[in-house]
Amino acid sequence: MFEKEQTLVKSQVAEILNEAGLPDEPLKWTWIPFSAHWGIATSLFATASKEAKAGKPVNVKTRATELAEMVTAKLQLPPEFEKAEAVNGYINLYFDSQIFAKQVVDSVLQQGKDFGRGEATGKNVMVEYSQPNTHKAFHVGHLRNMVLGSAVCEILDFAGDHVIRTNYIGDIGLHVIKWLWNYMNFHAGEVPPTEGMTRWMGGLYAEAIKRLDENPDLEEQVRSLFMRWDARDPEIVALWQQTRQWSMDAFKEVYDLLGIRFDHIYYESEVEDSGKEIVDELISKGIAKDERPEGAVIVDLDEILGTQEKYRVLVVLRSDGTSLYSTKDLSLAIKKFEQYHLDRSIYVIDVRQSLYMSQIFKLMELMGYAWAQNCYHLAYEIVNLPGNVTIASREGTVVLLEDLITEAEKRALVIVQEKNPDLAEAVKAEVARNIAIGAIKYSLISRDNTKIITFDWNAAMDVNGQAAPYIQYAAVRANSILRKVQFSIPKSTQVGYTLNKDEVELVDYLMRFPLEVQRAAHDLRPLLIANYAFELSKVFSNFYNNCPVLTADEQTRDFRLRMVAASKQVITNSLSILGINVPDVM
RNA sequence: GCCCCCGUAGCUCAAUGGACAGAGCGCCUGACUUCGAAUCAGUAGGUUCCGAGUUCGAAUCUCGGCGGGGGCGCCA
Repeated sequence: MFEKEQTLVKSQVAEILNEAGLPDEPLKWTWIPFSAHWGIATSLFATASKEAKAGKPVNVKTRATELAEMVTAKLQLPPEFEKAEAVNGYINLYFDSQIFAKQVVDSVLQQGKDFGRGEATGKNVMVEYSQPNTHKAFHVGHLRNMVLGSAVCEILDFAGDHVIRTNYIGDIGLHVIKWLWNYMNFHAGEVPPTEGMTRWMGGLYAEAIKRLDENPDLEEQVRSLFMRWDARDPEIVALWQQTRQWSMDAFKEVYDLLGIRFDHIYYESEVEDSGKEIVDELISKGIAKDERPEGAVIVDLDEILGTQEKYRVLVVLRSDGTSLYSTKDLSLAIKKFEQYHLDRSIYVIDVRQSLYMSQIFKLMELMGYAWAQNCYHLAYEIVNLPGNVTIASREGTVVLLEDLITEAEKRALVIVQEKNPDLAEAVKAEVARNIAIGAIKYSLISRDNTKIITFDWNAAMDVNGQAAPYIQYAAVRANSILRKVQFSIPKSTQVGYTLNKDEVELVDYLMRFPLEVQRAAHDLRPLLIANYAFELSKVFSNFYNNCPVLTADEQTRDFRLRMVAASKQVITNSLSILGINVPDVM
C-alpha cells in the first residue's frame, strides 16, 4: 500500500547515495520498531561495508551513521511523510499519521473482503492434500494435513495464484485388500451404521490387521485376493465399489464440516493401469531393472545419477506384478501436468516421505520431463500423542476426528452457555461450532510446518490466550460497536484530530496485511497469517480498551467507527484464509 | 553407515541476517454502575544446547560436537 509514495522516497534515497559516489548496494526496507509513530526504515551498514571492502579506510558503524545523516539532510520528503531521522546508522522515515491513517482505512473499507488480495499472477498451481485412504478412519494426524493444505490453497489463491485444489484418494492398495478380506470372511453382508461410519470402517481395518498378525498364514489368502483384484474379478470389483463409496460418503461429511473443498479428485485406482505402462516404459528405456520373478522392478537412482546413498533405490512394481504407491504416483504426476497447464505442483505430505518424494521427482526428471523441477514437496511434521507415541490406525492409537470435533463442540457450548445464556439455542450451537473448529484449526496452524505437534486435548481445544476464540472475540466486539450504530459507517473524511499511540498502532497493523499474505504465500507458511491475525487482534483489543468510540466527539467518533469497521474486516479476512469463521456474537 | 528435522523464559511456541530476542500458558498484583471482563494493565522469568567460523552485525548462515525424533528395495 502507498507504493507510489514509498517508491518515490526509496528511489530518492538511492539517488542521493548514488550522487555521493557510493557503491551500489540494494537497500532492505523494513518497519520502524519501538515507535509510537510508524513508517519505513533501512540501514546503511551494507553500503558502508561495501565501501570498506572497496578499499576505503572507513569504520563501517560510524560510516553508516554518517551516511544516514547525510541522506536525511538532503531528502525532500513528500507531504505524506512527517519527518526523516537518522538513528544508529538507520534512516527512519515517518509517515504522516493523519494522511496515512485515512488512506489505510479508506482502502480497507473500499476493498472489503478483497482487502489484502494480491494481483493475479497468472500462474496455475496445483496443491494436492488430504489424500485419505478409503476403508480407514480419519484421525487427528490427517487433520493437520487437511488444515494446512486447505490454508495453503486459500493463501495462494488470495495472494493471486490460480489454485487447483486436489485430493488423491487411496482407494486401492494392500490396505483395501486386507479390509475386503476381513469383510468377506467375517462380516459378509453387513452395512455400516448411519452414525459413525468412519469409525466402523476403521474398526474393520484394525480387526483385519489383528487377525493377520495373530495368524500370519492367512497372508496367503490376502495375496490371492489381491491377484483377483488385479485380474478385475467382477465380484471383487463390485464389492470394492460399494465399500469404497461408504468411505467417500463419510469423507464428504468431514470436508463439509471443516469447510474444505477440492476442485479435482484423483483416485489411485484410476492411475494404476497407466502406472504399470510407465513401468514398462522405464524398463524398455533401461532406467528400471526388471528383477522379476525373484526380485521386484526397481530404479537404482544412485547408480544412474552417480550419487552415493542419496537417492537410494525406488521400487516401482512388486515382484508379483502388482502396483505400489510409486507405480501410481508416477502416472499421477504426469497426468496432473497434462490435464492442467501447471506452473507448479505442490504435494502436502508428511515429512517421513521426503526421500520418497525426492525419488519420484528425480525419476520424472530422468524421464525427460522438464516440469519435474516445478514439483514441490511441502513437508510437515507429524502429530504425536503424549509420550512421543505415533498415531497409527493399525495400532489403534488414534484420536478419531469425529470424537475430537464432538468433544470440542461440547466444551465450546458450555462456555457459550455461560457467557451468553440469552442466545437462541440454534445460535449457541452455531457459535459453539465456529469456536470449536476455529480453535482446533488454529492450534494446528499456529505451529511451524517443521515442528512436531504433540496432541493434547486441552491444547487442541484451547480457547484462551493465543487461540482462535481470542481473535474471533475481537471481531465480535468490533461488530457489537457497529451494531450500536446500525452498521452505518460514516463517510470518509479527513482525520481531524491527533491520533494516539493505540490508534496509530492499529492502522499500522491493518496496513501490513497485504504484505503478510504475500510472505505467507511465498513461504507456504500459514503460521505467518495465524500470528498476524493474533497480533492485529491484540492491537485492536488495546484500542478497544483505551479509545472510546461511541461517546467520543463527532470527529473522533466518525474516524474511530471507520477504524472499527476496518479492523473487523481485516480480522475476518485473515481468519478466512485460514478457514476459520467469525461469528456475529459469541 | 548415509540423509533430513528439531533444540529459544518453568511449559507451549514466535522472531524477512539488523536497533532492546517476544507472545501465550502458569505464578503474583490490580481494573467491570463504563462501546461485551472469552478483555485489559502491571510484576517476575534468558549463557537462544555447546564450541569454532563467516559478517559491520548471528537465535537465524557454514563447519564440528551433544541431546531428541524421523527416513533409507517390494507399506502408504
